[in-house]
Amino acid sequence: MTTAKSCWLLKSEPDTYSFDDLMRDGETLWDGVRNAQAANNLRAMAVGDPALFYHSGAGPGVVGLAEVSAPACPDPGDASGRFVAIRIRPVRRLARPVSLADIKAQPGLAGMALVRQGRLSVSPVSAEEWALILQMAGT
DNA sequence: GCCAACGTTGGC
DNA sequence: GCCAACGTTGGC
Repeated sequence: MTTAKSCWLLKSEPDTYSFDDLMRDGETLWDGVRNAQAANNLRAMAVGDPALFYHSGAGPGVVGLAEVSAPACPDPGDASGRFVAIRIRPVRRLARPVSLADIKAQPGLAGMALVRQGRLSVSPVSAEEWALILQMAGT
């Protein structure tokens, strides 16, 4: 029996770590998450799960696709032991970025965790939402 | 720069 | 255990 992969959305301030940085690095440790709900989402990720790479800040939106390359491990920067990190690698840049405004204007995406919980930095994306966003990106 | 949302901290 | 104060995130 095959299990469908879960899809995710990862937020980053491009000034801190951009999709270009990920393309350049080839792989990175996704650490520094300090929110219990986001950490739970990280724990639920499996190697090979696809993720939308989202830039927050000015001109917020989804800019690229990434993929989980290593499962959750303790965040090396966290002394409390409560938080975890994963590894991701870049897949490709989107043909056209999908802005937050585009997402909000799309009725089919009104239920996205990104929209409903603006501050959550690691969130699940349904298969339907994933397909819609790729379509909007002119994939 | 402002503000809303929301998590965390600390007094009680 | 409640709640006010405060800090942070992130959109605009």
